[in-house]
Formats: sequence, structure tokens, C-alpha cells
Amino acid sequence: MVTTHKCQLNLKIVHLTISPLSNIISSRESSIAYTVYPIPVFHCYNPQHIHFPHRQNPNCSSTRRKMGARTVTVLNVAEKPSVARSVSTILSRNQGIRMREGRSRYNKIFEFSYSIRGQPCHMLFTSVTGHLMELEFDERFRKWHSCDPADLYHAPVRKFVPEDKKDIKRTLEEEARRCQWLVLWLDCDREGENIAFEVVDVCTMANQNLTIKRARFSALIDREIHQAVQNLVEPNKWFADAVDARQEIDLRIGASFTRFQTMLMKDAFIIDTASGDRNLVLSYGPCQFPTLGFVVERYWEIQAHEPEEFWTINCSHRSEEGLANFNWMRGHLFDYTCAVVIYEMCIEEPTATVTDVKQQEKLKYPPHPLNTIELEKRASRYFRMSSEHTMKVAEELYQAGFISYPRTETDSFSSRTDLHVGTCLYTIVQEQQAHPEWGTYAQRLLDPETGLWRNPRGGGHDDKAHPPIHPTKFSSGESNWSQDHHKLYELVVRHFLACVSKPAVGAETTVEIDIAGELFHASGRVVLERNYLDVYRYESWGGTMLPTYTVGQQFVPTTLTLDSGVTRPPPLLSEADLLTCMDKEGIGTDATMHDHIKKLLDRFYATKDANTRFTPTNLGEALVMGYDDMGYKLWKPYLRAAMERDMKSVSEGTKSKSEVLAISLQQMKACFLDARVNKLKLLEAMEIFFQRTNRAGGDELHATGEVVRQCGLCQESDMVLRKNRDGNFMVGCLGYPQCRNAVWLPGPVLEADVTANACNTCTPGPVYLIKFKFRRLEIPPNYSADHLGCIGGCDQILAELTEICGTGSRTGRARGPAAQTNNARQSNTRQVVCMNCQETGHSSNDCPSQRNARHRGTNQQNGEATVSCSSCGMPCVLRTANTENNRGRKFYKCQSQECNFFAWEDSLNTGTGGRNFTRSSSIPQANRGRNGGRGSRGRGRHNGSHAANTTFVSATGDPVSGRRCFVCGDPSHFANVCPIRGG
DNA sequence: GCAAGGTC
Repeated sequence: MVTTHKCQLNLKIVHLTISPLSNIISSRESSIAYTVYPIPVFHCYNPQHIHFPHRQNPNCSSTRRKMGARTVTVLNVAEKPSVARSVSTILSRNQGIRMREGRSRYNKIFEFSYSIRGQPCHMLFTSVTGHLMELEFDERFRKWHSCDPADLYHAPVRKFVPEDKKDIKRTLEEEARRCQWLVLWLDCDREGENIAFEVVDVCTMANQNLTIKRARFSALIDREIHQAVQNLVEPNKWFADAVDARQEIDLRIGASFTRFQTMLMKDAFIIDTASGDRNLVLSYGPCQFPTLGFVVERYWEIQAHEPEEFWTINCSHRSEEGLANFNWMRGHLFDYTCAVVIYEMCIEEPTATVTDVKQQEKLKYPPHPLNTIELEKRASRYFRMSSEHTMKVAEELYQAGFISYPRTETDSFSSRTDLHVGTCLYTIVQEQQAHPEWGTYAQRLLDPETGLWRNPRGGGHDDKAHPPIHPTKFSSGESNWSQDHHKLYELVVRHFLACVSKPAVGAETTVEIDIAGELFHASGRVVLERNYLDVYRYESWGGTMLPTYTVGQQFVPTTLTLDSGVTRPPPLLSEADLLTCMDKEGIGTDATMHDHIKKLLDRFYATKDANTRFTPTNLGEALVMGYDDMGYKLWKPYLRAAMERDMKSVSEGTKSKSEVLAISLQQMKACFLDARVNKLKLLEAMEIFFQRTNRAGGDELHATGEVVRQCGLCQESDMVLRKNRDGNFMVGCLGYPQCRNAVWLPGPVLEADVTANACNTCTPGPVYLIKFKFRRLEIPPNYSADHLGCIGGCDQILAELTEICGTGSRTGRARGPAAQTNNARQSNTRQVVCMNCQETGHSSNDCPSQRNARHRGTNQQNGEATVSCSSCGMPCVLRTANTENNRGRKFYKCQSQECNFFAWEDSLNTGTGGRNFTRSSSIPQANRGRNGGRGSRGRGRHNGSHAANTTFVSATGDPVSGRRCFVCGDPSHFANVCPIRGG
């Protein structure tokens, strides 16, 4: 039951409304005086009293004896303001509690008296708001052009308190100075433990003599909280270390790959985005990329889908009681001949015999209690709300006290929470009785005579910190609510009411029949009790009546048809699907998944349609394709899974933080260097989709270059390979202009790439070898155009070529192509003119005439013919089949989003319009659309949906003679392609 | 201008 309490807050009287969870869910000021309990305040600044932290262990009885009854001041810190409030309320038993402002407007300070194992304590309870600190590179590495991105794997990093958290830091410092103990009430997970150490860092800087303890609690209920404070433990450094390792790996990998791929490609291609801005960042992150990977993988699956025709036999029987539709127990067959043979058998002996009749009761259970991911998925499915928007609205409802904390993994109301069945769950339902729409249902739920109430089932997840999302305050709608606030609150309430309701009950009848040895079945359902379905209007449970049949009964089917259908690709991933993938593979947390999804849209990696389905953009597909072509699965969830395993090891103490960091970063750096050597794959993938700007190599090479060795002159910076605007190569010090150390390379160098191999001779190492390609006509004939060279001084060939041909620097020649390059780049940036049709208004990326050339597998560049779709006229791409029956066979597939045209190449080449081609092209339009496959979620050849493409009309009385068309009798074809039927 | 994780 919701109760109202009053306490004094900074000389004002505040009414605190306590929820069934003991959370304060609303407060308002009042001028009515109220008695508060006096709080004994003890401020001890005597160093003799506070300088022996080891003697002040609150769990140690000898300490308490030595300290006598002297009150200690305890600083308690929670992870969020709501927890500080709740725990303070519980510990103080809501008596004598005072609240005052801290430096931060969100993080109040509560004061009350308490006794920890007999030790009188003056408790100060405040909070942070999540992490207090951020990890960042040292200033020298902060700017993108300040270093080689590969340096970011070992650049110094530091933790610091960002500007928007400075007020919280000041509060902690000020309060810590007057306290003897620090008790950490952060959430009991790894992130919470890490935040605990951030708090410790700040507090001990202000007061080195603090006794530091950790309160471990798994729910915000009286028993747990009192137990936690009476059994304080040490903070767990392993847990915090695991998060430190994760943070550092995320930062180094993310920043290095992001800088690398942005500088490599941003200026090298004309990348059309909605904003078209210069600030385009091609980010990489260990969560955002696998999220993109899910989207691209599904898209590719759809693109690669080969429609396959299948066959099925359907039977119906109409009697006085109604119609029964019987489905073939074999499902469907892909072999036409087999299907026809069986069908003919049935036609010859069409009498059906009922072999089995089953009747059983079926239950449809209400959903599990709501956690964050489920809330996001359901809001997406029911209202098409984005997960990001859902969380924004949920946060607002939470802040206003209408729903419980919306970031929770927990999907069960357990006895550990204070939502005891029959008491508090009951109270929440009671509140909802007044609602005009679902109030009547709430009343029925509370009436014992209806028998509608049922204790909620759990889903098996528990984050040990928060209960499932549930309503905390009744509302029939607030004036400042948007439609989405209404919808989301309604969902939370209806979901909660459904959870405490009995399942729906249905009576299901299944009838099996035998026709010429083939089995068919039909089923019907009658919903006997709707129960939770009455309030959970988002779900339905259809009922179909079936006539009465008895075992042994015989009848002649009304229709018996051989029908064809085609398999269809799975649909694009919906937002709910994407959340499911992420949840399953451990990408992100319940509180961050929606951020990763939003990032795909913000970075122009994917788009979302009105049905909340995601399609990768050209940019997103190119990036995944580039890394995939390199052989790296950076877009798969494997890297994150490996990091999660490492984190677990660190948190269990089986691996150290430094060990995990060293190994992971070494591996990732090797991967990074290798990816950079293979950057051509990325560029090639981008070239499929985007027009080059004619600026060779992109900005990456000009901006930083690849590291060749450490500078021997200044001995501070790296020497990197660079190419100047004239196309000449040199290896220069990053410390320029302070350090002017440079090695100019021979003028005829056409290409140069730093490899991951170091020279065995030159010191100090490593001096990485460079793979050169020289212009054949500019070097003497006895030298090879390809050369793996070293600039460390050991390379005789390089020295000779420099001597013979000179360097780009000395000759200073400005070759024609370089000048043209610059001109072309400038004209491209001034005005986008299509390179194909010379028209403005679109770039060559979007030129309709070139659409075909942008798709993977396009054969235009190879001089092979392309075909236009005979259905919609759009270009088709040539692909290679990989299914069991057709492996290696080529087929054309329409690239239109709305068309699913498909034809075998060999059928087209022979000009015969062979059977497969004819069939494929004759697929009715209704079966073609990629979204027409909604609902068929399986994969592979058995992913077929049954299209209403009847090939044999009712044949119950027709004689069957040989294999011939049933429509015109011609033995040269079958009825499905009969010209009379228009096949 | 870069990550992901907390939370307001």
C-alpha cells in the first residue's frame, strides 16, 4: 500500500510518498510542521581519533570496544540518487531522516542515525550518477593527426572526472573530509565495483584515513539492506579490474580503427549521407560493428536466396457442420515427380479414413514480468517505437514516479524482492481499479471468486539489483503526456496485470486421415477461458471450429489438390529481431543496446523503414565487406565474446588485468597492422559502391602514415611513410617541424606499403620493411619493379636506385597525373556531377544507369553481359548458387527492393526459357516481394510458404492416365505451365 | 572527430 510519511528537509517539511518497493516516488513541500527525531551529530577532527583506519573496522568488536560509544561519521555512496534515497529510508526506518543539497542538483545528501554492530554512526548518504570517471588518452595523443593510430595501442591513458561530474566529485571530497568511514553502496555488478573504486579514489584523495567498506545487497528491501550494512565486506578489486581492462581495450581498439578507416576513406570517396557533412566519422566499436554485422548478414542472406519451387497436397472436406482443411503430413516436397506420383495415388483412391481424433486442453501462458529488453522489443512490435525512444519515454515515466526503474535484466518477481504476492502485487492491482479501460479487469482480478489471480511466473533472469518493470503509481493519463507516454504506461500496466493472471485455456482437436496411405491432419481450437488475454490486448489466440469426426469414419474429400509454392527469403531484421540477436550474443547491455542501434543510424551504416526493419546502407555494407574480404570477422560477435570471457577470468582472479590487457592488445594491434597492410580490400569494397575522389590512398597516408621505425634523431617520435602531393614518397619524423629527420625515397616509387616484418640487421629496431613497386620505365632494366626494402641503411638496392634515379625531393618534378588528380578532386568537392551521365542532382553513386555496377557480384567490369528484370525492368546481378542441388550454378537476381525476379543463367543462355526459368519468372507477383515473406522466419530450402498457386484443379473424380497435363491433356507439359491456364 | 559503460 502506498503510504505517506513526512520528514524535515533543510528546514522545510517534505511529504515523501513511499511505494510498495519502499522507493520514494514523489515528494512535495508543505508548511505543516512535523516532529523529527533529533540526530546526534559528531564531528571529530582530532587526528588521534581518526588516523588508525585498521583499528576502526566496523566489523571488529575490539575496535568498537576501543572506540567506546563514540559516534563515527559514515559517508555512504550509492550508484544513483534513487538508491541513496531508498536505502536511507530503509536504514533510518524513515525516522529522523534529513535531506540537504549537495553540489550537484541531482545528488542529494541524506542524514540519519544508525548503529552498525553496536557502533553509533552518523550516516551521510549520497550518490553518484553512474561512472564518475572516464578513460582518455594523454593530451599528446588526443588529436587525430598527433600520432599514428597504431600508437594508440600503447599510448598512455588516464582516468579523469569529466566536467559534468565535477560537482559530484566536490560533494564527495567535502563530505569525505568530515567522515571516518566510507561505505560503498554501488550496484553489485562489475560496473558497480569499478565505480566503487572511482569513488574510493576521489574520497581518499580528500581523506587518506578513511576506513573503506562495501555493502553487498541484492534487492532494495529492509532485510537485505540491514543485513548488508551489518556485514560489510571489502570491495572486490578483481571485479573492478575486469571493467578497467574492458574500458581500455574498447578505447584503444575503437579509437585506432575509427581513426584509421575514417582517414583512409572519408576523403577518398564521395560518400553521400543525409547531412553530407565534412564531419563524417566512420567509427568502429566492438559493439556497434557486430550490431551492423547482424543487419548486413541478414541482408546478404536475402540477396543470396534462391527461390525453390516445392509441391504440397491439400485436402478439404465440407460437411453439414462446416469445412475442415487437412494438411499433408509430409509438409511439402521439392521433387515434382515424387509429388505427382503420390498425388496420382491419392486421386486413384481418394476415399479418406479417419485414423485418429485427439482432444486436449491447451494453455496459453501470459508473458514473463517485463525487463528492459522485453519492453523495447514489445514497444517496437506493438507501437513501432524505436528502442532509443522507448527508453527515453520510460525514463521520463520513471522520473515522474509512474513506473519502476526501467533498466533491469530481472524478469521475475521473487520472494527476495518486497513484492510479496498477495500483499504488494495486490496493492498495485488495487490502484489500477479506477482506470476507465482496464479498471474492470483489475477488479475481477482482485475478486477471489473469479479465480483469475495467479502468482507470476519468472523468466529466470535476475540482475540482483532491480525488480521487473511495473507500475508504481496510478494514472489515467497526465496532461503533459504524449501519445507515446500513454502507450508505454498502458503497456507496463497491462503487462503487469497479465503477469498476475491465469493463462488462457483452449480445447484443441486434431484429426488425422489416411488417403491411399498418405496421412493428412486438421486441427481446430475453441478458446474456453480468455483470462489474461482480456487485458493483454496485444496478443490474440485464434479459434477455428472443426466438424465432428470419429475414428474409422470414411468420406470423399471435397477437394484434393496438388499445389505449388516457392521458398522465400527471410525478412529484413526488425528492431525486435536485432535486440534478440544482440541479447543472445552478448552485444551491449540492457542499458546500452538501444544506443548501439541508434549509432548505426547516426553513422549512416543502416536505415530503418516504417516497419522497423533495418537495411544496411552502401557504407555499412562496404565496411563489413572490406573486413570480410580481408578474412577478419571484426563484424561478428566473436571479439566481444572473447573479451567477455577475459573479463570473467579477471573477475574470478584466474587472469590478471595486465595479462589480459597485454595479450588482447598485442593481438588487436597485430590485427590492426595487418588490416592496414590489406587496406586495399577496404578500398576495393568501397569502390563497388562509391565514386573515388581521385585522391590516391585517402587522407590516411598524408595525415599520419604508417610507422617505419622510431626516429633516431629526436628519439621521441616515430618515423612514418608519407606521400606528398606530387606523389613522391619519403619517411619523415612525426616530430616535424621540431625534428626534421627524413629519408627521401627513389623518385620512381609508384607504390609503397609498410609491412609487419622487421629488418633483421638494422638497429635500433624494429625497422619495418617496405614493399615497393617502381615504375618500370624509370628504373634500369636490371632492377626488379617489385622490391621489399629497408630504409635503415642495409638496403643496397634502394641506395643504388636513389643514386641513379634521384629522389622526388631533389628532382621536384610535378608529374601530369598528380596535377590532374588535384584538379579532379577540387572539381568534385565544388559540385557533384555524375561521372556517368554528366547530369547534376545526383552523384555517380546514385546514377540509375549505373545501379547494377554497385552491387557485389556485378560482372560489368569483367565484360560479362547483364540482364534486365523481365518483371520490373531493373538490372539483375549474376550470382552463384550454393545449395545442395545447384552448387556452382549461376543465376540472375533482380536488385529491386520490391521484386524477387530470379532466373538461371543457363536457361537464359540457351534461349530456351528452360523449365526453371519459366517457372521462376511465372511466380505470381504476390509471391515476389521481399516483404511478402513476413512470417516465414526459417532459413534454407524448407523456408517455403505455401503460395496459392494451384496447378491441379480438383481431381476427385478425374481418371489419371500417365503424366500429362490435366487441363488440356497434352503430354508435353504439366498443368502448372499449361498455356490454357496462362502458366 | 574515436569506444562502451554507468545514469540524470
